[in-house]
Amino acid sequence: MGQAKITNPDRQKSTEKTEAILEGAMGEFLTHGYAATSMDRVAAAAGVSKATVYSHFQDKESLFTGLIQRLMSGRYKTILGLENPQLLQGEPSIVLRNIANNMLDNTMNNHQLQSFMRVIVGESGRFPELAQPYVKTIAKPVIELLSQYLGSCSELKLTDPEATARVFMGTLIYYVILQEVMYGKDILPMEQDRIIDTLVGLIVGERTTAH
Amino acid sequence: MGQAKITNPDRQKSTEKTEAILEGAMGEFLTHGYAATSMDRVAAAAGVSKATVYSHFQDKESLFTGLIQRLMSGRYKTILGLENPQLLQGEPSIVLRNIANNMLDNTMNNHQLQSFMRVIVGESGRFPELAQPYVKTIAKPVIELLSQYLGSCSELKLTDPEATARVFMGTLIYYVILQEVMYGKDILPMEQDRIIDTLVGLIVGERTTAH
DNA sequence: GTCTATACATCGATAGAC
DNA sequence: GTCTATCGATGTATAGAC
Repeated sequence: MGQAKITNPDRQKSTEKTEAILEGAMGEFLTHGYAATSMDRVAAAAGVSKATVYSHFQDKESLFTGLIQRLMSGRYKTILGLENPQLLQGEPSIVLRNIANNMLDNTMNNHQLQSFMRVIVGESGRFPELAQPYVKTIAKPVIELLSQYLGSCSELKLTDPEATARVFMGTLIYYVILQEVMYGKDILPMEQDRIIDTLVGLIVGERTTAH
Repeated sequence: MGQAKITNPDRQKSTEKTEAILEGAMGEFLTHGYAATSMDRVAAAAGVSKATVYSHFQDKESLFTGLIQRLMSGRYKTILGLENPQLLQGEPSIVLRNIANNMLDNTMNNHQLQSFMRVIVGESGRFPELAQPYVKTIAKPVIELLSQYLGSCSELKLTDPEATARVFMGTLIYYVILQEVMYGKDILPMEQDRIIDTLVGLIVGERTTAH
């Protein structure tokens, strides 16, 4: 609104600081969670003073919720990678395999995303106002798109595409949680391909086809 | 070791206090997480002084880890309810449906267990020494028993019973996480029966049987 | 063993100089 | 707008009386 000068140096500086604070806050909150993160450490990580943090954000809670909402509507919104329409072309078994591989490739080696999962689940009791946007922004669009695709594959003869989409998502997310988030891959090993082969096989309805 | 008197009142008292402290600590840690829980509140919840807490437990961290390990090897060890051998009798479709219903009945209305899930996931980054016993004590036995059962059902012709057990577990756990832990049931509703029907249907290989 | 009282550090948040 | 310095509250942990 109004006559915003393009070369206003103050506004520019303020935006840079805001960005630096959010970047520093992200590192601290994702690593230590909400309660164990201090505003001193956020300020130090951002390279500014604590007073500057408070001049950009009302308090610790609004900095945290603002950051998490920003992450959800930003880099983690399309992390499961279903926005690529080219992914949905070909036989259902190929498409489902590509989607699953895409999801796991984007999550299994993404330690920052795994920290985000820890925080969003761990803080969901104290911040339901963050948990619900997670469902709305991340989980719901993926399940609905998947459900829509499965429903469009009449040759699969699925009785409940929406519930089948839940099976698909649940299998993959729980795999990431158990192997990576909970550090279970050495205790309970399972290859990525076996999960995907089995999941896709169950949905497209194949039984001991080869051999 | 040595001549422990059976009616030693001090030892008895000490055990009672220890129990009270663990009970109070459970309520606080499960509600607020590790960092947001203060030893003052633990002491108050247990009805003892803070010094008494420190005479029974070395510090906050060992109280927390001791409590969580106790919960894992105690009430949450068999929470998914597969210890009942009677559950495994009958047709595979019936057995799988019973197992799934059993799991969801034990978790969907168990708010304390849902708090435990938030804590164990949320603190897994700072306490990997708790996350791994979770996998070993809770997840692994269930997956292995399920995998063993699925492998014994030769009529199902499953190509990979172990991976199929992961699909089963993942679908149900993710359902609990999305609907209850993340408070998503109003945003993305899904009836329990639809999930179970679909999951069991995929595994036993039925397609649009009725109508 | 259990308590009250307290030591000492760190927390979130702000006042005032520049 | 950004800083240093600081406030009051609260944190973990312990000393000393009983």
